[in-house]
Amino acid sequence: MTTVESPNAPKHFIAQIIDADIASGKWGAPGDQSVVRTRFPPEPNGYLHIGHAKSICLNYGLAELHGGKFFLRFDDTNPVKEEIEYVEAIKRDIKWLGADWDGASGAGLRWASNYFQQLYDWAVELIEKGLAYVCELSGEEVRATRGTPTVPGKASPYRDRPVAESLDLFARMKAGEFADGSKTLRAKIDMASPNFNMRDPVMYRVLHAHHHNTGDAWCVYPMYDWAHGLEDSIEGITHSLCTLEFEDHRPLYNWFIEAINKDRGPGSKWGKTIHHPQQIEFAKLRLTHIMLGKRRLVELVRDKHVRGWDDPRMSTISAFRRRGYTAEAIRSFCDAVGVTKFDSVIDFGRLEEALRDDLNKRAPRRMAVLKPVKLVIENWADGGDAERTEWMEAVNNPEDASAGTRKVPFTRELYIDADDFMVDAPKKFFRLAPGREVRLRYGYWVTCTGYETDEKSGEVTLIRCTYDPQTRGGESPPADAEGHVRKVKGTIHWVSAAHAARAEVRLFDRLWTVEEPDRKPKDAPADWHFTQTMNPDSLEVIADAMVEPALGEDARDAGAQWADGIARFQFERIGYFCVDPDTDASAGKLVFNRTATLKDTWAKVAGKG
RNA sequence: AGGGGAUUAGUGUAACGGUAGCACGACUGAUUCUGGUUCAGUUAGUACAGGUUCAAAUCCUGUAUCCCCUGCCA
Repeated sequence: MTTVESPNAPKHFIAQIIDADIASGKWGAPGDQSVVRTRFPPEPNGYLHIGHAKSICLNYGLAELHGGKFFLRFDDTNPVKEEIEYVEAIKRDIKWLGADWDGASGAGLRWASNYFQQLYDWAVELIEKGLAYVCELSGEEVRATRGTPTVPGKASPYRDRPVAESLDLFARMKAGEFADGSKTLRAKIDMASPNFNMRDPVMYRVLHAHHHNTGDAWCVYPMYDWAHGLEDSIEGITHSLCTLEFEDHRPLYNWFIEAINKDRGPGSKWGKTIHHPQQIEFAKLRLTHIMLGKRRLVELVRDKHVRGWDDPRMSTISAFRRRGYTAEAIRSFCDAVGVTKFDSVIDFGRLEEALRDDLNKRAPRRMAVLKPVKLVIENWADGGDAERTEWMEAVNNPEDASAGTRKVPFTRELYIDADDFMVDAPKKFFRLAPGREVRLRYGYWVTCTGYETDEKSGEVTLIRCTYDPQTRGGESPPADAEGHVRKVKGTIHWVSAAHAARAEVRLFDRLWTVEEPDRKPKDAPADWHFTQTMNPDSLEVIADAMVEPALGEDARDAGAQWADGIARFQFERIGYFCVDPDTDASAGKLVFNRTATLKDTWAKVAGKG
C-alpha cells in the first residue's frame, strides 16, 4: 500500500500519539519506529463494508509508515454467530485493499481462538486473586440487578463465595457440566460504577457450541471485553485502534490487564507482567446514502432486496469491487477523510470524486451507445463506395500518451445515443438537431437533414445526415476564401451499426433515497422499516446497448492492465464502466457495470430548465 | 436522569496562546475533438455567554446541541 502522506502533511491525532510514543521510547528504544504494531480484528459474521476499509487503511497504513507490523486477527469468540464462509471473503477483501498481513509490513494471520487456553489460565488467576467469581444468576436476574444510571446495581449473592468454589465451578463450566446460560464467570469490580461496563462484567458464558477452530474442546467462551485486550497483549499490539463506542470500555480494557499484572513481577509466583497496549478510539466512517448496519446488510441479502453481498449497489467492499471501484481510490479516499473523534457524515460524492480521479488517469476510453438510434449518412457515396468501411484512429487515453491509439470502423450507418438528438433543441443544446452540425468523435462532421419518428410513440427512429468529407478524423475543415474556419459546438460519440457488439449494461443508482438510511426518523410511523426508503430505481438494465467492436476482445484481455484483473473503461462522455463477472466473452455475452457517471454539466443546465 | 465523548465555511479536515489555512462542493471565466480533464478566480467558518491574557479556535467557567453506554454480541 502506498502512503500518500508527505513528511510535512498534517498528522491526525493518532499519528501524533504514535510519534510521541516513539520519541519517548514508550514501547522500545527511543526513536525506534519499528515497534509500532497494529491489527485489524474482524468478527467473521458478515462481509466487510466500506466503513471497515477506513480502519484497515488506518491500521495497516500506520504499521507500514513506521516499518512496524500489522496483524489480521479473526475475533472468533462467539461460535453461534460466526461462519467460516465469511473468513475467505474477508481475507479476499483485505488483500484486495492492499493490506497484506503476510507482506513486508505484515505479522501474519491470527485467531482469537488460538488464545483460548491462555485466556482461561488468566481467568483462573483472577479467581485466585479474588478478582473474579462464578455467578449463578440467570440472564434475566443479572439484568434486573444491574441497576440504572442513577441507581447502583445489586451485588450478586455469589460475589463473595470462596475462591475454591469458583475455581471448581469454573473448571466444571469449561468441562461442560452446566447448561448454557446457567452460570457465568464475572469480574469483581464495582456494582456502583456509573460506567455499566464496570458493574461486574461477564468474562465467560457457558456455550455448548461447535467452534470452527477448536471444535468441541470448549464449553465456555470469552466475552469481548475480557478477550480483546488480552489478544492485543499477546500479540504485542502497541496501539489498539477502535471506534468511539468503545470509549466506555477502555477502563475495563485497562482493568483486566492491570488485574493480571497485579502482584506480578520479579520473583512473583504469577510470573512477569504482561504487555499493556494502548486503546485509542476514533470516529468510524459514515457516508451519506449508504447503509452500514451489519444486521441490516444481512437482511438485505437474506430477503433478496439485492442480488447478494457483492451486488454493486451494496456498501460492502466486495460490492464496490464488482462495481468497478479501485482499491487505490478507496485508499486515497480513506486517507483524505482524515481521522478524528468527531462523528461526521461524509458526502458520498467524495468517494465518487476519488474514484473519478483515479479512473480518469488510468481507464482506457471506448465508445458505447446506451440508447441506440440509427443515423444514416445520405451522401456517404460522395466519398467513394457507399458500402465502404473507413478505419479511424482514436486516442485510448488523452491523460496517458503511452496508452496509444486504436482503429474504429466508420460506415454509412451508425448508432448514436438518443440523448444526443433533440427535435426541438434549446439554444444551449450543443448536440445534434435538425439543421445543426456536430462532430462525430474521431469520425466526421455531420449535419442533420431530417429524421423519422414512430407514428404511435413519437420516438425518433432514424436520423438523416450529410457528412463533410473534409473533416476526416473529426478535424476542422479548411478555412474558406475569407479565412473563416467553420466551428462546431458539440462532439458526440457513435458506433458503426454493422460492426457494433451488443452488450448488457447495468446502470446503478444509489440504493437509498435518504441521506442516513440507517437512522430511524423521530417522527417515523409505527410500522417504519428501513427498507421503505430504498430507491426503486437503483438498477436499470439496458439489454441492448451497442459498443465498439474491440470491446468484445477487451472484455477478455484488458483486465491484465489492472492489479485486480478487472477490466475498466471510460465510455466516452458517459462514465466509467467495468466488465462484470457475468460476462462470457467467448459466448459473445458482454455485461458492463456502470461504476460512476462522468460529471455532467449539461444535465445540470437542462435540469434548471 | 448518571457516566463517557464531540462541536472550525454547504461537507470534511488543519491551525497545539501569536496572520483562521487546505480539500471537496457551489458559482465565474479560460482551454479542450469527451458539456470529461486541466487552469484561473469567487463564495463561505471558530455553537452560545462570560472570564484570564498584550494576544484565545486554542486556557478557565457556565449554557446549548449531537453521539455512545443498562447483551451471557463484537
